[in-house]
Amino acid sequence: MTVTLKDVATLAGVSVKTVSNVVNGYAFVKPENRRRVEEALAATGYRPNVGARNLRRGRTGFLALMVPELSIPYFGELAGLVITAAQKRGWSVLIEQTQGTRSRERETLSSLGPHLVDGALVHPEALEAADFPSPGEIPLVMLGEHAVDVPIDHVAIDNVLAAQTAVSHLASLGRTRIAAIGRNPARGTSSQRLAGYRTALSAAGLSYSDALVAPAEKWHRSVGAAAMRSLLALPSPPDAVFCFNDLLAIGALRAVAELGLRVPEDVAIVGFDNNEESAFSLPALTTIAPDKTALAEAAIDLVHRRITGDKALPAQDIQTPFALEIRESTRGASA
Amino acid sequence: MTVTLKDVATLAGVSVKTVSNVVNGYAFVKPENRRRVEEALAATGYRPNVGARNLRRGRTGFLALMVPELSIPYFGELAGLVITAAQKRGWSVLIEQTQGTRSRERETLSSLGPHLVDGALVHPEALEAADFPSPGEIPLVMLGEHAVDVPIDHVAIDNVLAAQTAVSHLASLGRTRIAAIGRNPARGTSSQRLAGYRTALSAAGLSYSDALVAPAEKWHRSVGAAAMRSLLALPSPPDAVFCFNDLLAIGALRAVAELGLRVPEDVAIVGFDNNEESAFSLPALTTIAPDKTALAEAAIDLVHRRITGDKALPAQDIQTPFALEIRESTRGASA
DNA sequence: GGTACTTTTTACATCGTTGGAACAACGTTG
DNA sequence: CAACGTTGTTCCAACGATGTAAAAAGTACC
Repeated sequence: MTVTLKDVATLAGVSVKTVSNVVNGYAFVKPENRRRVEEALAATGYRPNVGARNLRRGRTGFLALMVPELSIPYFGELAGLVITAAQKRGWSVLIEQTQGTRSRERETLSSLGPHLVDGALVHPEALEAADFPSPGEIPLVMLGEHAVDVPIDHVAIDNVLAAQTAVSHLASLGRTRIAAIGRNPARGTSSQRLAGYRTALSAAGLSYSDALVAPAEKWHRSVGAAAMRSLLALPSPPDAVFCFNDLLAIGALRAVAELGLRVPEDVAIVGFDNNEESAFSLPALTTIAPDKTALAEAAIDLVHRRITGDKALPAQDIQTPFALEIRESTRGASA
Repeated sequence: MTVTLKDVATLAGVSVKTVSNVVNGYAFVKPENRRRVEEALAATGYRPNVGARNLRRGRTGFLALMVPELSIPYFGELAGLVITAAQKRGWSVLIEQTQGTRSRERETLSSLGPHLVDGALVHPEALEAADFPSPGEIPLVMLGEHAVDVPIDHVAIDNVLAAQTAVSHLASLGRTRIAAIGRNPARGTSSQRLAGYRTALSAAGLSYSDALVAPAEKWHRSVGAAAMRSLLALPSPPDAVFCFNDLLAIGALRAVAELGLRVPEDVAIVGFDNNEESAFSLPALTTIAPDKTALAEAAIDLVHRRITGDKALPAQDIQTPFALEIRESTRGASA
């Protein structure tokens, strides 16, 4: 039932290649023939067989995007932006979910043959340097996390500086017992945000205490709530908390409310990611807002550059901007 | 650099076809040869060229999923589940975003050639019957919305019944001025939920009033907040609101809080979709919880059945289960 | 050893497309 | 008008895999 170049060629009375030339915008086709081919194309409703074309061209027209889970708002938002940015360049995006486990991440990475996709954007959570494929495979761009010592393109915000900005904001409000939620030694992001936290503390003349840093294996809302409960149960509980992402912060908000305390009067809270929902929580969440659009576009840009040319370019490390979005959870409700 | 069947064949000292046979699990291969081929496969790290294989087989191994926007939590969650379900059947999923506009939906639908994907799951928002491609194209399964008079497979919950359940719940709490947010004549989902709303009202002996039904073009949080504000400004404001999705409800919660009123004491609120965030809002949101996993799996099941065989099967209409999830926004906080 | 049958392997064509070379038609130029 | 460059078209091979059918190798039986 499907129409091929051959069918179009027969109808137009020219060779297959001439039709191919018209389809691909080759300049030297007699106007008369071009017209007839175009008519035949329209009449038959021809659509190129992408698979065959790519087999011939050695390109697939697909990019892979590897993320932990689409149901996590940050990744849902990011994936949406990546798809939009990729589409502008003529790519379709294939999404792979890893649940953030190292084994699934490795598996996914190694399954990305050069035949399946032209390149991949990966947002690792647990990968280690050794897991990366030998260079020379398909172009890879890492998002958000920096696995050390891997010479691979990388796009992210400055996590350390962003965390520092968030915590400095809390200190500037006069808070002195500033806690953190989200420690997880297995995740590079966690270490970076922790580093920023410590820097900001010492810059503000506050001392660091292990007791105020709550671990969180998964950065989910329920984990944030549990962590907050245990922080509030301390002999001298915190008067501010920096959560390593918005989900943890949303959970923390709930834990505070359940104990009958107020945000920000009793505890000020800052999140990280600026999920859409965070502008509508009660109170609305102060948070670090990475420029996700810039992130997505920079990543697509990089992978595009790798694929078309510059194979030899040394690995890039691009930082995209962020901003501190101050809302009710630290500022208080505006009258 | 990439390894083809030919390379493996040379190494193993057999023909290309024998290697192909081993790869595809053909029964009649001498154990000795099978062993040698398997060794060669392992040694070379052979990976089939998906494009070539599919060109030959006439299948692509891809499914398309068309949704309005991944950044909307419901679609992020759904997409995640669809990808997982598809993966179990060996499909990769390509995501297309339409922003919910009719033009982008039509465009997307018509670009889904049979060469690009084996089938598609579409979640239309604005499409009309006329926009659907002639049957005989690729298998299509519609999610969530029922464009009338199109003989296409369809999976959704019973929207009318679900809405009715939600509103009956409000009535059972003794609320008498029950409003609704989300009217949008262009969207089938809206009409269905409105129908359920009206049914429940009359079942409870309550009268319907146009003034209590707030329109909402986009079902986003900010729209819900605005709609709620205008409802609360009525001469006799509602004591309960049924929002057509959770985002509207989250917005409504905020509007109520900003006016210094309490949920559920002053206004009880019910949402629809059971987004993950809704279990953590303050107060937590009572909502209709569709079984999204069942939805995703039923859809994949259907498209799978269409692709492998049953072309002639009449269009299916499958209803997946839902439940009313009662939380603080109607029940009140548990002591 | 020959026949008939089964198992195993191979050669070849093919999927739909595009790159390259060969070829044809054309107008220009000397 | 022969030689030439430019334009336009066609033919053929190739991308990497698999289906088909035929060839080759075994096996069983008389």
